[in-house]
Amino acid sequence: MPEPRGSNNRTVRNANRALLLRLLATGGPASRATLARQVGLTRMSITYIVQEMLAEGLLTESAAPTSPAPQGRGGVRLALPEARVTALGLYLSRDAVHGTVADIATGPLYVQRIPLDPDEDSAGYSRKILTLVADLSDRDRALRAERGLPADGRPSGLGVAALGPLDIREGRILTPPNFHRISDVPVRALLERATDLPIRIDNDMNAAALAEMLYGGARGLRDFVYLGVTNGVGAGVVSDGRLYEGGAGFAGEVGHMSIDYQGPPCKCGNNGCLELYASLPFVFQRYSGRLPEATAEAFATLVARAGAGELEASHVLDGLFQSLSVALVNLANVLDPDAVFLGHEGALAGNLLVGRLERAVNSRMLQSATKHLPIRISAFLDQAPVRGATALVFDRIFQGVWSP
Amino acid sequence: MPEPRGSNNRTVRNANRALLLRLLATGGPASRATLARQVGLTRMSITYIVQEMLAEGLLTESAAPTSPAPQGRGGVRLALPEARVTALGLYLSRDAVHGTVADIATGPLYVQRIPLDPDEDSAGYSRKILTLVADLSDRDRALRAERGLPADGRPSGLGVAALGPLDIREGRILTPPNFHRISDVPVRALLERATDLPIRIDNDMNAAALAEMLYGGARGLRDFVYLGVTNGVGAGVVSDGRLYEGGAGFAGEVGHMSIDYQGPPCKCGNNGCLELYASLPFVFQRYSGRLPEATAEAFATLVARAGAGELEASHVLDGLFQSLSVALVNLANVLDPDAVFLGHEGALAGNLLVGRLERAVNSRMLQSATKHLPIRISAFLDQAPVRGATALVFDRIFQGVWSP
DNA sequence: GAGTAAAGTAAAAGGTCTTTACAATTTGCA
DNA sequence: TGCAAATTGTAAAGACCTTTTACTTTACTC
Repeated sequence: MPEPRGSNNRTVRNANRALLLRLLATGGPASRATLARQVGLTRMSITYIVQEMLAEGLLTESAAPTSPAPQGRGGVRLALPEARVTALGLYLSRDAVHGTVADIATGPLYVQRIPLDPDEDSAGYSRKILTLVADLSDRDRALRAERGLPADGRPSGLGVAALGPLDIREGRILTPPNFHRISDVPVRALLERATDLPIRIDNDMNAAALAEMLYGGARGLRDFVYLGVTNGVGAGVVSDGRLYEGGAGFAGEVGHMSIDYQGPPCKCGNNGCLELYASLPFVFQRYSGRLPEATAEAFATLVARAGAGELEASHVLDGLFQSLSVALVNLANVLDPDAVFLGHEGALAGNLLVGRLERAVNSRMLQSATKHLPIRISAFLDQAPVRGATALVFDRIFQGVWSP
Repeated sequence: MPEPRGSNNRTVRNANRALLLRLLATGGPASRATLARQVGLTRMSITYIVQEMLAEGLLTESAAPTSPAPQGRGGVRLALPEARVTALGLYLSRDAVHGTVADIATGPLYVQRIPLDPDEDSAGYSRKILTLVADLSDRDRALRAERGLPADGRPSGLGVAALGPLDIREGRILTPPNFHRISDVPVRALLERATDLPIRIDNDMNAAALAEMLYGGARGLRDFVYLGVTNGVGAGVVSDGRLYEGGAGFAGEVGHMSIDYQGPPCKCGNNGCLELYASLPFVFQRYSGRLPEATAEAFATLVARAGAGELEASHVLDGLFQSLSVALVNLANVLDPDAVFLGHEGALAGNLLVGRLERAVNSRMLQSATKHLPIRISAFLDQAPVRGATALVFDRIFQGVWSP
């Protein structure tokens, strides 16, 4: 029995503080009494905890009443001061390094992106990562200063959402397919030398799922799947309110789920992988209409053309629809989510395709008789992985593992 | 935010007691000092908790030294008195109702099974369930009396492992395929009228996975998959030491994962489902050699014949091997387990087949370069679901949700 | 304005773990 | 044999959180 540890008083206060932080960050300002009801503690306990957090500058009180008080005194509004708790985020995609400074409640305060050169190599890639992190640190300092916050404040951590496959334990990007000349980048080691913030690295699908869970359309849901369609296809799975991580942090590689065991060989060693049918490169390869590159804009254009009635575009999207629905039925049968969110560039597929997907999946999945599985577009559209990078940090805070 | 609740003192003691119970039940007797080290509390805290549990008769002290003490005083051996904490278990399979009374530490103390008639209907089925539960209650009382335990003792709960599909919330068996004339049995309602024990109903795959995790070959593992091959194919998934339940408790229906999207239609509405290739009925249907029925014994015979060199038997098992390996690669890519346990009747497939499976899966899965995925036979062979029924109860106790 | 409801707090209490210190037990070695 | 060292279990006091009970303050309604 390696893991389970006993609890004590510190465990308790820590967990309760984290819970309060989460309620205020994702649910907006609230009064002590409201919080007490929401977490199931007494008003008095909340008073004590809030007192402590106020002293740390983690909370502000404003006399303004909270909300339509039906009767009675009306509570004191407790809120998180903006830029007091922040996170730095990096999204390492296949064409750029994206950076964010985000507030725990209000979200991104600063975004920046450094595109990769067509022939970028690992060294240049590393350089760009470090440059961006330095920039983010500076901006974080500036953002605090602008608001008159103490100069010794720092971000709570650095979250890195990286395109897979990656070794989560080591924090190393392995060998992304079609990824220029970049491979085997030891991201964690690199960043640990550059900063002393706590670092969490995960793949872009898991990160995006967390963003959706904490700040997006999955708030309040405890079991759902985020499906990202981009250069490949991947999933982030949330079960019972927690990210499904798998043994080695490799879970969710839906792109290499075989949907035809006699299908064409995939370079992963398997046959008929979903990625051979449903990734963006595949879609564009099937499309002869002129489009510059496999970008988000290009995909949006393709969708628009199909919507306008262009036959070939419709055809190509049909193929995407077919294979995605097979994969989603499989996922629904194995994982039994309460909702599916379509994200990454795939979020630009539009309501038409998503509606068809929802109907197809619901008619073919095993539980069709007893439940309806909603399929929706990510609240952040194709920006979910960017939001996800900082969500990796906030999730740690809400779990009480990292301190705000 | 519906779920998260704040913690208080009661939460703490309760969690720590449950942890101790788990250590002693699954790890055997231990001294206070050993327990303290294992859970990370001080010796003094353990002394207090143990004092409380001794007073309740939940623990016994025996002066005998615990283990090879390299130096020093040598601890007092703390153990769980047999039959003090028990669970009743029902495994509802397609050919019988299996019942167990099990001790939290030593396992089954009594097992009984009532076979179904070939033309059994829902009413007869219900009757047999009730008869068996009454028998189990009596035996539990007798087992306590034999050991001189207080007469007011009762089992901690009743666990039901039922063949799916079933509605976990309602505790109702829906319409098992090929299941004689039985359908839509409201098991929970039935049992709630018959007993006032806490009841937990889950499908047989999840139950078996819990047995494997707590008492079987997966002890110490936090992420693994139990794959049951029987009339259908299903999986129980354990992630981060907890059972993956899915939104509606429907997860793990691997049998209806499509492995060929253009394959033959399945009655679930999908095409090319795994169950059409890898379930026992399929295996026997392909086999012309005379075998009486699709039972565990018949499958063992088939495996023996293949081992003895019979060509047709080998061929048939080959087909099973092929489709299982496709499914397992998919599962490995999506769920990233640290091990797979093969159970239900499939556990009788023998080391030969499992060895081949392990090699095939490890060569084709995405993470093949960075990790090795062991595939093993369930520690309980085809008895895992029976053990699972009571494991459903013990798991609740170890989580601190039910009291022992 | 009285009545009612709700929010926030003060003081004391209750429960659980930890700290510090010590006695008891066992081994190893001089 | 005797003593030091290691380890176990416990006692007493203390630290930390939450709860309980009761009270004050604020706001709405009739």
